[in-house]
Amino acid sequence: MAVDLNTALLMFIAARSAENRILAALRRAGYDDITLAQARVAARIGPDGTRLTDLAEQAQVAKQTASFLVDQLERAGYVERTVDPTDARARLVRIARRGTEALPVARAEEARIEAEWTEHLGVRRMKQLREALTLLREITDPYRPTGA
Amino acid sequence: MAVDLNTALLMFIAARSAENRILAALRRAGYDDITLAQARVAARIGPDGTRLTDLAEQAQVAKQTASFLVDQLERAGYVERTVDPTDARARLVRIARRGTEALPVARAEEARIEAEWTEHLGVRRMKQLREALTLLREITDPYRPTGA
DNA sequence: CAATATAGTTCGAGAATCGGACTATCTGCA
DNA sequence: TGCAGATAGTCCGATTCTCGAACTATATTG
Repeated sequence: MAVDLNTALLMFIAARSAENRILAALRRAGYDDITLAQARVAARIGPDGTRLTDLAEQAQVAKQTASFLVDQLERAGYVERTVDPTDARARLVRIARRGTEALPVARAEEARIEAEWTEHLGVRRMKQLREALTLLREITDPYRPTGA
Repeated sequence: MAVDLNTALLMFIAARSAENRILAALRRAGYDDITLAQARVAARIGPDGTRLTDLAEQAQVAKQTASFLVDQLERAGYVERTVDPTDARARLVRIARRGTEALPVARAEEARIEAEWTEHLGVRRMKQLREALTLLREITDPYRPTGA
């Protein structure tokens, strides 16, 4: 109902705009078999692979949901499951061939968005924005890797 | 895969944290029959009621989805559909009894979140943050009511 | 080595989402 | 005025997303 929007909603609007644009860019480039939910999980995969449980935690979905989405991504060739040498129970989800190909497209759109935002806000304000958001992460990101 | 997170993702993290907290506060207060998707739609209802199409647009879901969610909200007593005196095709979705009761709970949690954020960032940075986000809305919010 | 915890999966159900087609109403223009 | 096209909303059907619960396999801890 708010006329003057709260800060979180303002963030949501901008974040979703970016999300939509990246997804649209992927689709334009032919990666049209990926969904938003899948992309949200895929975006959390680290360069050396990430455990399913960690993906679920970071994407804030249940393990089963993450598993389901990784299934889709795997079938489409974006990711693969590999063994985790440090724990036989665990498996590492890694970016596979098709994911590697799609990545630059997403990255490029990301860069374009950041550039446009910087253009609109000015370098100084953009820097302040990132600074504030990064600081805010300390109290809003339950996952936030501590150093490591 | 990003190690250094992009701006949009930083926003997403903070925004979702707020969303989760507000929903949790509602549940604690006994409003445990509302879902996230429903709340996102409900949060867009203006003081004088809002058309379904507008809700759909703002929440970025299809009309059918908005309709479906409003159905749930209506059945639970949070909102009601009333006629739009200016257009017989349209109906205004308004906050109903239960919605009116729940609203202060959500608002209070919202205020608490903003206060905590301000505490963490400092007044100055928080103000800069809101300023940047508001400005950003000009290029990221396709809906953005122009003045009116 | 037994007890407990953790990683991941499977099963089943419910929630959310959309494309397409449809009715009712409104608007613009000949 | 009256009709063609746009718009508000709904219904139907299919797909995707989501989670709770229960389960297997491996790790950890005392």
